[in-house]
Amino acid sequence: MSQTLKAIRGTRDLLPPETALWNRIEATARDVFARYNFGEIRTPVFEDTALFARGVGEETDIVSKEMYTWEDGERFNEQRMIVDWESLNRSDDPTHVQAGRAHVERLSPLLTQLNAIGVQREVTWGVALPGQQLPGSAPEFVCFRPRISSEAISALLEARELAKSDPASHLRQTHVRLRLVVPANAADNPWVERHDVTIQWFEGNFFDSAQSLTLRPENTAGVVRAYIEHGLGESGQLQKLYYIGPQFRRERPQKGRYRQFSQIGAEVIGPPSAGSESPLRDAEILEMLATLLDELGISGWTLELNSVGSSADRARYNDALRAALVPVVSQMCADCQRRAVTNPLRVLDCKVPADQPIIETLPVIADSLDEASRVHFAAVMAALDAAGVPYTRNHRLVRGLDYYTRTTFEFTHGGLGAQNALLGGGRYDGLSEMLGGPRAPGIGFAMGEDRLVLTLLAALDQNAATLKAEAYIAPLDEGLNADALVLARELRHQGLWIELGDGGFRLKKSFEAADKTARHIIILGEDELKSGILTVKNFSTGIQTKVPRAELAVFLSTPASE
RNA sequence: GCGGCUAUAGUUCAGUGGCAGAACGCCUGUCUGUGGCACAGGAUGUCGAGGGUUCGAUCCCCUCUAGCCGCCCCA
Repeated sequence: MSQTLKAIRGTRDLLPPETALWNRIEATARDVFARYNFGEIRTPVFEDTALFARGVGEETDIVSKEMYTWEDGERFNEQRMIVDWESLNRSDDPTHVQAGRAHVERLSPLLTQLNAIGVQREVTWGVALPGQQLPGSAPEFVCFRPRISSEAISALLEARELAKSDPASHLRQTHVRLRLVVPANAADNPWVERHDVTIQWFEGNFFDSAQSLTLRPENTAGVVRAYIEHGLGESGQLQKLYYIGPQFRRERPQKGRYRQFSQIGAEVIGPPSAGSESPLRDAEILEMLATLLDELGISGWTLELNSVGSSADRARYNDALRAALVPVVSQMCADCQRRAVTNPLRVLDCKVPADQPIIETLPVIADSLDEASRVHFAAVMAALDAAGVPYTRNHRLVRGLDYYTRTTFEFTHGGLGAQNALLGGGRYDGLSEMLGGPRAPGIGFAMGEDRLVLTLLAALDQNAATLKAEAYIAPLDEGLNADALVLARELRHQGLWIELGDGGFRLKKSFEAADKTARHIIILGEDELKSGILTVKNFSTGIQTKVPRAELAVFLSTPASE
């Protein structure tokens, strides 16, 4: 069991019958998008890391700690191996992982130092190769030489030589990992903070990278990149694009939150002359989303709406907020005190009940909007009112990504726990320019498909099991198997959904299997084969009928037969 | 990344420091071309992985891994 491979953390398999629900959701989304004249775009699942750093924002959590990034096209570089081993020496806080690169020749002094502080007994280390395992650690590494110092160094040097001499070797990806396990009772050990175990990783990389690549953590940046790259703005037309596909973020998994997750999203983007900046576009998207959720069968959604204005507005608001927080922040929770310094906007998200009255007294961003943003937002709301799309203004709705401007929104649904947002989005008037493209205002959203499925499953509760084949063909003897296949072929060519049994089964077993997977059972014995009159039994009515072979397809697909 | 809870049959879960349990599901028979019901029988597990304590560990201790919940943040 310990040897079997499993889906890695935060990823999962989607199996029938749940996949049917996924397909239904996607089909409904495609149908709605088509009616609103959106076309599908498929962008690569990985892009240049710089795209996300610039587009999503260097300072966001997504970019700073949640991306799957790797160095592509690495080359061996001896110089680069000599880096930063000193960071271990000046470690003030031993509980933090030391992210550094080790020169292989320096591992020996490192070990000496570790011996000096009394951890030699527990040091395990070695060269790790992709696809192999270091005991009790990251699954992709193996420990060649546990608990042996000089031999481990030899192994490292050997691996380095191999990598140099064979550029195609998988050793090109060799990393050195050193794992230190400090005994729990080493109270006076400077590496131990608690009476517990501290683990430190020391990682070295033999290679220079030609390019840094990242699995997409969201799709808007990729869509805008494609818009720029293909000069879609040159058409002068508004681009209305939707996508459905996997995204990747390295977060702690929870229900409705996975490391590979699927988003359904859409973007409206184009030159201002095409009307891309019009509040009508905002309203159209929101009205479309209301339609989509309704058609998906989501009831009880809430649309929360806000405007964060231009980036200048937001900066002004940030200052106002910071100023307003100064006199009151000391009465707030610890998180808020931290946020007040690092990211005042996040104070608005605080869920601590005691803080709510204070938050209510803080300035709202609506008061910091310039005239243009104010007019824009009013027009969006007027259009929604006219269309009868219900919404609530939420002054605290401030989206996390850097590129949002003006309209921001979120559709939420109860019953998702802490992950109550079904979808979120907003306007990003400056994103194209941030990525070096032409001026191309846009607005878009992304819907968490995994959460949508959860919501729908909770609503459906059962009954996804109505998906059954039209008929199950039960040959009565193994000698009739070939004839059964011929019959199945006939019916399937006529468009029927057919399951094929096996003549090796006893009839009782055929019935049991058939009842689980199909609405009818067709019995194929010698008599039926000779006469061309088949025995068909309907499971819901229990009625058994003799049907001529030529009429089978009609009989099976006629509702009256049920 | 932090904190809490959890991990036992295909599934949902009981349970005990001394040979591993139930329900459902699965298989077989009663029933040689008629299921759903009933009855009788049967199979299934490295008790998540590794180490420790012990004469003996699925149970106690440590570590790792994974899931769930909360935080951070977000879809």
